[in-house]
Amino acid sequence: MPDVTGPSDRLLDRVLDLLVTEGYEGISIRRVAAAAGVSIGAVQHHFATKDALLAAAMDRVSQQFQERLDRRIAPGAGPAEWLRAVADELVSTGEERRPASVIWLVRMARAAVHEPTAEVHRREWQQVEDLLAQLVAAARPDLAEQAVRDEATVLLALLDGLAGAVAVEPGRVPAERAEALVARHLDALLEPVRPPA
Amino acid sequence: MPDVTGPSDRLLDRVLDLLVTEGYEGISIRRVAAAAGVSIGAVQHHFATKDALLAAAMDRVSQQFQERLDRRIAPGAGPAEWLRAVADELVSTGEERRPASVIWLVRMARAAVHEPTAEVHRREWQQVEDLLAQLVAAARPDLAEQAVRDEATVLLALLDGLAGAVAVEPGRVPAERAEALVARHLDALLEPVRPPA
Amino acid sequence: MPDVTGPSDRLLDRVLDLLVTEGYEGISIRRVAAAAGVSIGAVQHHFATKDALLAAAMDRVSQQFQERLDRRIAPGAGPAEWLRAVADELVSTGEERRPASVIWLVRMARAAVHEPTAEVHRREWQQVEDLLAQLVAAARPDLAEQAVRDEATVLLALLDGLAGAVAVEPGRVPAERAEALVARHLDALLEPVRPPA
Amino acid sequence: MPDVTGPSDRLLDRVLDLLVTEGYEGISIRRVAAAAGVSIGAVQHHFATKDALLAAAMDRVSQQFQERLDRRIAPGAGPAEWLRAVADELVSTGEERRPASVIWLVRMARAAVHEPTAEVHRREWQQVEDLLAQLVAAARPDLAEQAVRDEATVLLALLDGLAGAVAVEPGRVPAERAEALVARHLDALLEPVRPPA
DNA sequence: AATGAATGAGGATTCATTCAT
DNA sequence: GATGAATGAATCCTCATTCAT
Repeated sequence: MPDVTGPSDRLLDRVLDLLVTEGYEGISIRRVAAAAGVSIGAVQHHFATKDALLAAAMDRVSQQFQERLDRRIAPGAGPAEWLRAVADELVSTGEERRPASVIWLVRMARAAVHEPTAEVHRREWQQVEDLLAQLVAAARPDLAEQAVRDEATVLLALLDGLAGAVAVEPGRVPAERAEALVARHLDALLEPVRPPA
Repeated sequence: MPDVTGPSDRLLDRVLDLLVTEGYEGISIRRVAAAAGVSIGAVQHHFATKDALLAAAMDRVSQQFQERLDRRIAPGAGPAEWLRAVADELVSTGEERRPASVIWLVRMARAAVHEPTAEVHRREWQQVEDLLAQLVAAARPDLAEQAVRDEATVLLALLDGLAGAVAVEPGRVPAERAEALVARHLDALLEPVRPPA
Repeated sequence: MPDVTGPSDRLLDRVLDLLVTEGYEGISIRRVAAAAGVSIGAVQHHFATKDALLAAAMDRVSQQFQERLDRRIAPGAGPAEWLRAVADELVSTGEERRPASVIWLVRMARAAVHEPTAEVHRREWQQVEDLLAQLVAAARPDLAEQAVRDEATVLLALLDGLAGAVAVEPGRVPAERAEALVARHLDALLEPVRPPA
Repeated sequence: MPDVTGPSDRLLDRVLDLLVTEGYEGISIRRVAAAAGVSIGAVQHHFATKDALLAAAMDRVSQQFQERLDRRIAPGAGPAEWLRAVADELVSTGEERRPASVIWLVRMARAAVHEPTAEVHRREWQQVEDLLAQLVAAARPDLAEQAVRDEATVLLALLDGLAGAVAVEPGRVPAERAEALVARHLDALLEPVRPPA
């Protein structure tokens, strides 16, 4: 697969850079142009309005997230391994993955006050929960459908909460600790307490 | 005690209103002044800079949060009841409490890119975790210190994640469902599976 | 004579400080109040308007200048000594006297575009020229009235030019060099070349 | 050569107009825009910041001054004639040349409190003194190097002082009188008293 | 005598956008 | 496809001033 990314993608990556370092209010056509080393007009040639630029940036985040997820789901792995891989992707531990966490935080806050962003966010998060539910169901065939749903929802909320904490409060929740807590949670989920034989 | 709040508090409440409806980028001295029905100069007379205004607004959020927490912690209640009350306060279910959740989302996203906000957030969240740990320790004297810490961290992350989901994705996670999931989690935490006698 | 200076003089001195460090556009009621450690209202209590404040500051400069001049003119000294003393006062060499030079520069630029300031400046500079002419006449009784006037005007212009140069271009015109040049000029003026007997 | 000056030069000329009539504190983007009949944004399109605008205006003054000087220095003239021409240009007598003098006063006052302006001023004035010294050396080959320097420094200071006096105190120092005094000074410099044969 | 609240104008600057090239 | 000129609104902030206390 050729890694040919057009000039638009270059711009969008600069948008995401700014999003991570300055937050949503740090985005402006000027700054994006400056960060990309092109003229203001050039940016507007590719994205007619600022809203279009931001919408495209959000789409790019979704796409990158999906790609990372696909890459983690190795074919042939059992549901338990998949679950651990997906969970690991979601908490995004590791310094080099902080940008992803920050973008999620920014995007979620935006979704809370901007309906178009909220729609994208809802669609995506529903898909993630569906994936988690599917994996939980496969790993724990003993669970009823509602119990599976509950586990998926709780797991996603926990991962969200931990990812945010790691990004903003690395003192209270270091990345390794978040990983360990996730592992602990998944251990309990995947190998429930069994009454002694 | 009379509910007489100075003109400053009036302004701060308008800031929080705007924060909930427009997000962080919706805050401007102009809009705050307009929302409060005073002149721009009046706003700047009370808060010299926009940063000072926002910092004061964040402080007010913290203070209101603390007050709500104090009100929930009925004297004489056992640690289990306290824990449920605090957890309920944190997920902030109920339509009338959506503002609180949105403000937390906005503030957390801001903290991710603005160090002063991050400092306040960290201090506060550490206190909340400490409170949760204290209650867990009291309710589950059998747990070791590290286990207590882990439960507190996981619980806080879960509550954070659920609160955000309820605020942004009421379709996927309705308020009542979040409440039930929290209850389920606390049930498991407070009444652990016991091997049959 | 009691050195009791009222609170007004304290304020005016702060105005002059600001004038030296920030220039004319650096003066504002707020800054003066801050520099003096009093409230804005307090400043306005003493000086109703900003113009009044600046006018008073200009007056204070004139008064201080006059006092310094008076102190230099020792009774009993001959006209030549007086002349040298007055000239020295005017070029204001020495680091601790740079403020005086800067204030003169600022005031003169202001006079060029602000008639009220110009009037004060003209009155004062006329008096200085008169004083110089009087001293030249006493020191050089051989000179005709017009020649005395010319010498006084040239001397004052030279002193002005040197004072400004020392204040702004200490590299090109160090204070000692300005002093020497003034001395050279006065030497030529006071002891003109005489044909050999 | 056509006198086609870009829109930037048009703006700079309006800046200089304002500088002469209102002084440094009379300059504002708004006023410059109004004086030039363009929008505020247009001014800032050409000059990103107010400082850049003022710096460009100072450069324009320097350039115009240099051009006037070049025009005055007729090729083929002797050093004495050059000296008189340059001196005349510097005192800027004549009503139509008052603007130049006022701008120099304003610029010098600014230089006293604003280092970047001071640097430009120093460089320029050093060049002027160098030119004067060069001309004096050519006209008076009998003078030692130090004596030439002294004469140049004194001459420049005198011209500065007279130019300011003419601009601010036309009553005390009318333009014609300044001209005459300069001529007198140059006469003495160029044709020194010679001992009778 | 002094303070603090409040106002409204004006300060520079940033912004998204339109248009001609 | 890309650029630069230009605009007008909006940004935060500083300012001088008035008024009630």
